[in-house]
Amino acid sequence: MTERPARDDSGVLGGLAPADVRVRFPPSPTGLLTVGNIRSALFNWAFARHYGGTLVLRIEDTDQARNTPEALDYTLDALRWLGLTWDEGPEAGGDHGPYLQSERMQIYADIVGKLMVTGKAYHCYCSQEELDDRRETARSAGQPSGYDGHCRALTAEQVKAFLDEGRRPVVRLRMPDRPIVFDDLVRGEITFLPENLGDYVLVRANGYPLYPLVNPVDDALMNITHVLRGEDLLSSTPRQIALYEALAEIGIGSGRTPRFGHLPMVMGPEGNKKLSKRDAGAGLDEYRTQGFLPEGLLNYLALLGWSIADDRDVFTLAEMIAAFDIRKVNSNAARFDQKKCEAINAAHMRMLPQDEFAARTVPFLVAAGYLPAVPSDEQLAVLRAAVPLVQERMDAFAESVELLGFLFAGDHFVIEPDAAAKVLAGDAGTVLEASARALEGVEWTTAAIEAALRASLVDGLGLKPKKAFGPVRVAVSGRRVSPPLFESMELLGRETSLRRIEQALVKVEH
RNA sequence: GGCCCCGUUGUGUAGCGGCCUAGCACGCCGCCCUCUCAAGGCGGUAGCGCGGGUUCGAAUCCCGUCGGGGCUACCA
Repeated sequence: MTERPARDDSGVLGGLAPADVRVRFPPSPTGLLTVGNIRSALFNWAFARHYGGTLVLRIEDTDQARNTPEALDYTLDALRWLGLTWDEGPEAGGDHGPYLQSERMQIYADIVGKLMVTGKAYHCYCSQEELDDRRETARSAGQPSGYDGHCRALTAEQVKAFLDEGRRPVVRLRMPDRPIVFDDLVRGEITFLPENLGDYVLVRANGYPLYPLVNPVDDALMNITHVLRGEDLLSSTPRQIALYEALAEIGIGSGRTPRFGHLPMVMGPEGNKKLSKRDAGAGLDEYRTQGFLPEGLLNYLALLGWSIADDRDVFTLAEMIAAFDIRKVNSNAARFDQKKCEAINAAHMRMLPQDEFAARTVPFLVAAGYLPAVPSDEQLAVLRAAVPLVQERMDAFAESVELLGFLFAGDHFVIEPDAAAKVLAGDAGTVLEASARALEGVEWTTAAIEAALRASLVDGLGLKPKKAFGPVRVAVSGRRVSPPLFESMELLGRETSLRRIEQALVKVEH
């Protein structure tokens, strides 16, 4: 580890001991984690680990319609796969639970009651139509279109009249009549004027608490010190700060408003819009099925808004933890680049110990039917011997099927039609015949195989190496692109190699 | 429309007033290496949105402008 100058973290910690740092990752379990979500989780995780603080996982499942138990399992599984460990939350426990918002309904109800009693919040009886009308009017007049405070001071008679009409009220927070200013850890000081901050809804007419209520309430109750989240939540920050302050005034939570840091948006690869679940490459699952390394994906994601040094972009998570500095996070939106993501992942694959690399290929070869669920020692030996041949030829582990499958294909070996058409044509028969003859009785080692084939095909037939070895490659591996040929043949064994050459010969001659 | 954020090569970034005739990585192009494909090596392509200031000096500071993005729900 290189030595780095001591840094001054007082601007970030604000008098807090590093170990007192508490951050959270609050996914809504919808059954999909996007790379944008993961980038947020990663930065929170790195921030917590850097300071030796606590990462809280809180499940924001107040929207009944969108959440299922399976989705929760999916989310936890995804985070485990990524290695983004949490210190408090589902399965981890902690003193600030429950960590599922659906289990905290009574807490929210109690707090809303207190906000009402103290006048921090009030009932609003406006109908959707009335709201829409006034919003449109304000909008077309070029005025701020937030809630206009219509029901801030209803008389008992007015309330009764609304109730008699059958109206059910929502609960709104009374926003303060002064600017809300905060010092964003990524962007610096940001100011919102009161005329742009309408009283917003905390609780629906049907009694369900909303995100703008539960998120800050839980942050306060869980003693969150730093909130690192996407820039899409930047404009809701003043409202949350107003709620924190209201809570503090009625003695709920630590009384300290957390510091905010708004991370740059991750934009989709196609357009320049916020990455959507529907964008290709947006969901974590794609990377898992392609066989990305969690540390490779995470490394790439870290680059979306942060850099470890001016001349390096491949690093380990341990290095990231040591170097992570929220103040060095860039504030401009970043576009997701699939190619670079693969390149970074490939770099991590090359750094893997050979045994681990081999082990990582197994599930893919099993799924493709090339290996049994429990591979034999012999198969594993072949696999391990093949690793040095393919480790720097893959961007993700799913490619191990194409690259290594032929070693385990046995009787199911087939030659790719396109390769057969392009390479096993013309005078390929001559080449294969000569190859078969040249290999008779040759010691079955890479060097001897190569020497024999070179002597026969290159020196003997006068062929260019590419022309000479192409047909043999296709015959033996079934593909035009393969691991190095002679090494592959040694691994495949004399018998299988020769048999495949003979079979290809038959094929060519027909 | 309103509010907020952002603006360095195609993409991600370094840069925090002179070290910048702007560095690195991915991509792309070429060459080398070479049994294919990679990896590796070498070289190339391409950028400070624009206009004003401030300053001896600006990618770096200020203002304006243009452009992009986000939010604008009784979703999260």
